[in-house]
Amino acid sequence: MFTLNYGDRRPLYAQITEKFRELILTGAMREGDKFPSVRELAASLAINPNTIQKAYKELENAGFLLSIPAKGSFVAPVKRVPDPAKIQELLQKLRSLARELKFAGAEREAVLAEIENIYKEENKA
Amino acid sequence: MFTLNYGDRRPLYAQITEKFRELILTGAMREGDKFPSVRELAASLAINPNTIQKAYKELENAGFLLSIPAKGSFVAPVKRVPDPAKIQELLQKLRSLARELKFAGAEREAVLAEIENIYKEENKA
Amino acid sequence: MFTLNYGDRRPLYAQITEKFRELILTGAMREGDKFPSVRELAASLAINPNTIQKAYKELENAGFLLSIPAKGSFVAPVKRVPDPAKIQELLQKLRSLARELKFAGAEREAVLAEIENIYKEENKA
Amino acid sequence: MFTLNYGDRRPLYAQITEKFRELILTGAMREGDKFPSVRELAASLAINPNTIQKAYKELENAGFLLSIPAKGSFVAPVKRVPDPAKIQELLQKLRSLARELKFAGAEREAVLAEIENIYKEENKA
DNA sequence: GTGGTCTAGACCACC
DNA sequence: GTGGTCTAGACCACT
Repeated sequence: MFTLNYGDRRPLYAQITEKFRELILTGAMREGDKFPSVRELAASLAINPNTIQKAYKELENAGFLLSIPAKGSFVAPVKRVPDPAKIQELLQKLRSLARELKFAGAEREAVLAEIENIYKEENKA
Repeated sequence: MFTLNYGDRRPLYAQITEKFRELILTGAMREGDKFPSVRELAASLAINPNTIQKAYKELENAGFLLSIPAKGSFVAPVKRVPDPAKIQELLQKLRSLARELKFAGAEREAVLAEIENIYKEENKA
Repeated sequence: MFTLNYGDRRPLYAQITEKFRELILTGAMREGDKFPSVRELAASLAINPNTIQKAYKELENAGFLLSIPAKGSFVAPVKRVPDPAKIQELLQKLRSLARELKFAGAEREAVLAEIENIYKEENKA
Repeated sequence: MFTLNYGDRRPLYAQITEKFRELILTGAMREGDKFPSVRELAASLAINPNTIQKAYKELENAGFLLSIPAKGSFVAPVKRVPDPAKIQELLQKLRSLARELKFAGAEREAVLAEIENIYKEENKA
């Protein structure tokens, strides 16, 4: 399904959380889709099931995952609420990132194109 | 000079490293400028000098700082080599961030404008 | 595993860094091999764990070590990129060293033979 | 005459010592040649005369410099005594350096050529 | 006074 | 048990 990056500083569960977040945000997983079972995913990533459990718990808290006992875990209905405070925080990160890109030698046009692409993505059926 | 955020999950030395990185990338500090001395900054931030030392060492490894024992620490001459691998890594982060922004409800134009602004910044005298 | 030289003017952590660097460059340690744990090596060398930490951090920055919290430290996948600037720097050192050897009375053939030997070394399985 | 490298980890006096050592070993300075005066060199390098003093003292101890009060400092007669122990030590360094060169991607032939060049150098009148 | 090294010891998150 | 962070405090070499 995806692979873990051990070079990444972040804990494994955080990486897993983020991967699913992305799958949902990009529309690859949609409302009602089933998450892989904890044991299944643990086996496939060759890590401890506890770690998956923790990731799923986080996703549930963040409102992306809906756990139905004896059934499994499913993608929760997305509720897209504009959040100005969050936007400001993200824009701050964006500025840092843009400066890093500029420093690393990335072309202005290439960077802008990436943004355009994201906004062109359809993530609803 | 700046303040530490103890709520932040990142280590103190990483916060310090990042602050100086930004000061340099934004052009607020330039080649040859003197960093505060290890002890001075430690006192001003009310933390242990070793922590500053660690931050400075990281900056030095990253090529932003040149430390001269018995003299002080200075902004190193920048050698800006386009680094395709680094750019790809950063673009990956950019895509994630852009999706988050889109999800949080940020306007496409606002996001693009931020990028434009960064690329308009002058970091030369 | 190896011993420290307290007479040496270089810091302990630098000696440790260098030892591992050599083990890797000579092929004695290979990609994926496990480094001794921080505490273990500290005990075995009778020094403070922090010093080992520092050495490992340097190796990690240099791309030789990959440390995975709660797992251990491993020889990182080697990415061998020819680096002209580095080569020039090393050749400069080589010239100095060769002059010293000549001055000390080393035979030209003996010196050349050492180089040949290194280039004959296999560091692949 | 030469320039100091503040990026170099070694103390300034050690760099100065080494520079003169090289000038003598390469034959650029020969027996009886006069060293620049302490104050003169200090001014030209923009550093403290004490630092030059220390460097000269080291050169004197190593037998490269002969200080004649009220006259100045001169290149001492070189006494080239083959020193097997020293040679072994240097060869050890040579091996490390050769491995680094190999790793950095230097060609075997280029490395050998450097050695040949040194041995072709004339350093006596 | 400057950067740098090292120790001892505590504490944390992760697996 | 693993790596990682931080403190407190000592000591060193260099300028």
